[in-house]
Amino acid sequence: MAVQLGKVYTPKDVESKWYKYWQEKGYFHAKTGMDKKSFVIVIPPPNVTGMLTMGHVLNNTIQDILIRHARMKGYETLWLPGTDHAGIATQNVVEQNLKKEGKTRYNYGREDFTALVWKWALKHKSIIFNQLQKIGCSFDRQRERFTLDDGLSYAVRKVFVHLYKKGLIYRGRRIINWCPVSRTALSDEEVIHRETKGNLWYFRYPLEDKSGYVTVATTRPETMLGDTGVAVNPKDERYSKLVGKNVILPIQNRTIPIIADDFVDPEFGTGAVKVTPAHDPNDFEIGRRHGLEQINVMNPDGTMNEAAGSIVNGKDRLEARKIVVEEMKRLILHEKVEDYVHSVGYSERAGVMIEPYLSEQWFVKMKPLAKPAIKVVDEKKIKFHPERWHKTYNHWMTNIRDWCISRQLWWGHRIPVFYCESCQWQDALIDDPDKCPECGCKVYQDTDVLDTWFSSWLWPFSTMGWPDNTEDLRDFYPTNDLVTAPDIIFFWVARMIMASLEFIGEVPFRDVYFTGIIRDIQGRKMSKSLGNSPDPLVLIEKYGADALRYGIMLIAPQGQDILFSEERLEVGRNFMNKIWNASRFILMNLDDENIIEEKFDPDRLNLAIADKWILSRLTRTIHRVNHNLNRYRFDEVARSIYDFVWSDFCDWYIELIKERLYKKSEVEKHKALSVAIYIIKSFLKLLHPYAPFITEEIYQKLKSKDEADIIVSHWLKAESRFEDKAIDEKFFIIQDIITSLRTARSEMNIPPSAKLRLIVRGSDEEIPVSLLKDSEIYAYVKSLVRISEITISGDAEKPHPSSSVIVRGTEFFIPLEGVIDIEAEKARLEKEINRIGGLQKSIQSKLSNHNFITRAPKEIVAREIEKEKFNREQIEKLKANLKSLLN
RNA sequence: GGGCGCUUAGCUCAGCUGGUUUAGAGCACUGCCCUUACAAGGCAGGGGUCGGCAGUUCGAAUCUGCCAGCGCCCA
Repeated sequence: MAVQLGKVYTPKDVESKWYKYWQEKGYFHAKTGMDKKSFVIVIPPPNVTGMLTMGHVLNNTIQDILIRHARMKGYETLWLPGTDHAGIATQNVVEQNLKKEGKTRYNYGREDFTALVWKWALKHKSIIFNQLQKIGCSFDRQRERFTLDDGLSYAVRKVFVHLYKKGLIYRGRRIINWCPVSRTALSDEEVIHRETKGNLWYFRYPLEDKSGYVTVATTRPETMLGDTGVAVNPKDERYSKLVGKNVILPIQNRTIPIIADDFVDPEFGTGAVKVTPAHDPNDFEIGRRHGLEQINVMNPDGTMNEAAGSIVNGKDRLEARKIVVEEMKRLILHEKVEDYVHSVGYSERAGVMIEPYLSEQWFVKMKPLAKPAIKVVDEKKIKFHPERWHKTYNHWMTNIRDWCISRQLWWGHRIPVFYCESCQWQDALIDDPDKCPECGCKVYQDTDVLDTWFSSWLWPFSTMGWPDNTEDLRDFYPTNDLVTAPDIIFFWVARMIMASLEFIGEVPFRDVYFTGIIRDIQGRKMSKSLGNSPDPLVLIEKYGADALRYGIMLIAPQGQDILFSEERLEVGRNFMNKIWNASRFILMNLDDENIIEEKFDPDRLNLAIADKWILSRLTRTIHRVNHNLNRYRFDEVARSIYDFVWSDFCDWYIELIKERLYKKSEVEKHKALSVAIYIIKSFLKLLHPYAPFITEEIYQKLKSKDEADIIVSHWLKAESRFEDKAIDEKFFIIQDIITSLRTARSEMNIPPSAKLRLIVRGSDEEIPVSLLKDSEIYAYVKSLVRISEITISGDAEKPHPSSSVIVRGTEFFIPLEGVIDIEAEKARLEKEINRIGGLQKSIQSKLSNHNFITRAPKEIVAREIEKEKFNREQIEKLKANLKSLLN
């Protein structure tokens, strides 16, 4: 009759089964037009570049927790999944693969190459979804989106045209960040600055009038070939006489002016700087102010061009650097070189040094968009968790710079700007034009594509069908929560807020939860090259998806980076196994399956103390879980459940009811099982968002026929009728008695199997005595301490020899004829006297402090006085026992 | 240079509005136990004075200031 379960939980058997079941039941699918309130999360779309990382596991587990919790709370839930085409990254991966065959994208041409990337993207999309489903993500795949889908592409185009017409998108010749490997412009956010060891070269530029020279310092000698001026600070007296004169640029033999500009820092180098307007953003500005020429000396691939002169033409920039230095030495214009640590920009994707590069690109004016976006966060219409990210956000938003959105790539949304082949006409259009509306000539489209984030910033609403006025938008927008890593706060979060306000007029989400970044146990970022990034699927294979999810949530403190190591998942696995076995134990004892069909009604059962206590503890746990879920403290939630299940339920409750299950009446057994099943079902519900599979598996065995599957069962409210402070207090003392006696046994080296007698000396007014007069509590102590019989009396003689224990003023004696180790007992008692003596010391120092007595609240003082008295009596008793031991 | 965060047991972290905390958990460690749910387990134990200094307070791991170390972001 009783249900049999395996001794060890094996996740593999159950995970795929339940995922499929839930899908078939349609639980993941959100319906429009429902009366219920909705709860919506839109997934941060993983890139279709490769596989999932531990960061994705963390991120998507949190989203699934939020979604499952909301679903159980009765919301119409939508978790909208999808993927991102990830322009540079994906094109890069495919190009790297071509490189292995000795080919480049140019061998294929735009169309064929893009087809190759599509193939790659589709393949990885399916890998990614397979992985996410293995984790248990309960998202609505009927609504799956990809940033290059027709609808989303249309939204991109619509937005571009809108901003273009509004004058917020413009084309400009500017210094941008250029990646010579991907041969494209990048936005400021895609450049990572790293302290890099380099050199500072000092070069002499001879004055035109041959009266001497000016020494300039530079970290990038090769750029001197494009110098069109030398600048000094106008307040710098050292150079005031030189301003207005010219120098001869060495190697190039070009005459360039010495100018004065406030930007120059007199402290840097010699106080005179070379100005290269085409290769440095600051120099660009200086050059503009003084009308200096802009000479581009570099090709898009990072080699030097003709303008750089014959000695370096065609050579790579770093090779050119060496040549320039040698040449300056040869010309005896090289003054000195110093070691120099400076900040160098690297491409986020390709990892190579970027070049500040003058070119024509498309930009978005950000200031007007930023203003309302700052406001909504300031006004808490969007809340960040942890809150401190608000500051980071504000700082970036108030200093926002224009966004370079054009990319010289093939993979992505093509810029919808058209130019006339013969006249000056150009325009951004929703629909492709046949001919120039001005002159009727042929038109062509801009060849560049848009920054990936130009589609991602629309993600929350473009995925719901915007710009059409869809049912999804009506029912599910704005969304509720966004879960993301903080490293894309500027790339993505900030821009989504701006986009949503601009195009929809509402915030895109209300709460943003920033996860930590997963590192290895040594604190290093996970990366492919270090090989410290585990494959989530391997971990699932080894530990189970539930253990992975639960384990990672347990070690993920809010707002802190997460140090991950595989061993830390063992906690999760062990916990799942513990739950499995506790449930298994109850099921093993369940010979009357009617209990499962009965409604749990505590009012009609005459509950035992242990029953009331575990229900009270459960209530406390529900409180904690709900409280901590509300404030996004996912680690705390995991911990609360863990403590309740392991410490309260398994260590105490199950142990206490064993007696009732084995020996007592059918009524008692039935009652204990009813409570146990109720408790298990309750904590399974609490745990379900964290560990969906095992909880459904066990719940199915414990639920009545007319109860819903756990995934759609009702979330728990803390029921105040179960809260029982008096029982909690009582039980705390019972635990104290049992633990103290066990400690004495253990320290006396009494074999765990030995059954002992127990003599209790104390009056009825003493709490432990009054408790033990209760036959139920009497039985608990007997069974958990392994006592054969208990004698209670106010004037009981202490048996000799015996071990003595004092709990709450009551003395407990364990007769130990023949077994006692006098020395061990003596040491025990002395240790205890010392411990309490220590407590006394700190209490007495408080009490002897007049200020404490007069200024501290009365209750606090009273409590201290009581503690002091209690401890004093305790010590007296211990000393008496110690003395009698020595006699 | 500006901003943010962290520093509590050997390791990884809790400790919410300062007082039942001479500070908790997991892992690791020690002893006993394969006791019919679980050795991925049970019972018991050892171990930290809360980065440093100063201050506020009757009372500080908790609040304030300064300093140091580490990390991240921005320039």
